[in-house]
Amino acid sequence: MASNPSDATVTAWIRLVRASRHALGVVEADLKAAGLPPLGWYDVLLELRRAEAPLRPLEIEGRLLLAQHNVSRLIDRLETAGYVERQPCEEDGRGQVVVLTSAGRDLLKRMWPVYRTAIQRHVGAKLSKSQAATLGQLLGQLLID
Amino acid sequence: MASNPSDATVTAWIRLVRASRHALGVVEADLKAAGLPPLGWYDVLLELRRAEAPLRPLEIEGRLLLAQHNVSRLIDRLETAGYVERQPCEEDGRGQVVVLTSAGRDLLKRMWPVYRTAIQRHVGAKLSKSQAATLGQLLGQLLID
DNA sequence: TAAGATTGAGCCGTCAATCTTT
DNA sequence: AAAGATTGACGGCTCAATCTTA
Repeated sequence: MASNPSDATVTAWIRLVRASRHALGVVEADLKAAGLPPLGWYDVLLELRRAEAPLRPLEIEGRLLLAQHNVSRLIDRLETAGYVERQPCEEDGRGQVVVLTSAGRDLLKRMWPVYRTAIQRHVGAKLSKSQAATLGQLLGQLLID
Repeated sequence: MASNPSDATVTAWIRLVRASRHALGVVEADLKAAGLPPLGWYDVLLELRRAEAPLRPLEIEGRLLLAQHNVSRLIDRLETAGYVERQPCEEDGRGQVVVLTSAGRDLLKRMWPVYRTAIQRHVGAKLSKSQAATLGQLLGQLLID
């Protein structure tokens, strides 16, 4: 029956919710303990650096699976802190572009060692390499609609 | 090196964050579309019904991995809505017990068909039975400290 | 009319402080 | 002092409404 998940599915669901909550909690705690901003900030700055060009809020929204108004407020905070700047978009008068500042690049460099260590401690250390690959593959399937 | 996660670990981490955010978002949306309260309410009511007895806030906290103050406010909302009642704890004067009301039992019955269908649609349908079992097992490993 | 983006109001989670009982 | 639980203040997210430009 299409509407009745198997026990295995229900277990996977429950553990997805708990494991992600737990892992996000401990990684965020490690960042905070190091005096660093939350993960969401890193995500935005990393996308900007990866793009090697300014991004429109709309593009950030799509890459991070965030709602438009949340991106708007996240950029507010990043701009207030000096890690990004907003500039008018030349191609589309309605839009803007978000530019990574040098302070933003510097923050990325300071956050990565802490973030990397936290990922290894709370995820990598608990799985073999092949298990990590399998987990990534299965979670990837959940992202396909 | 202990602080350097493998590429497979980093991929698993990123997909854990995205897949859980995505799956939680769509399941919550299905509940909301059916005019039902959020998942957190279901979690608390289900623990109370499973226990077949009143639970202390402390016990709910442990089972759901929530912070104490969040449990306190979640119970506030559930009590205001009439799904649980707070009663003084006879064994420990500092504590309380949370009792499931008949309206709470009824809400569980109304939520489960919608919740079940959402889990199947957004998780079960995307994995084979053995994949679901593997995913559950791997996520379980992340919960062990 | 629709799309990109922002804003005000309200809800929920977080932090630190507090209260009561042990 | 410590544990169970709550509270006030505040930050972030969500909803609906709004503004500007296409």
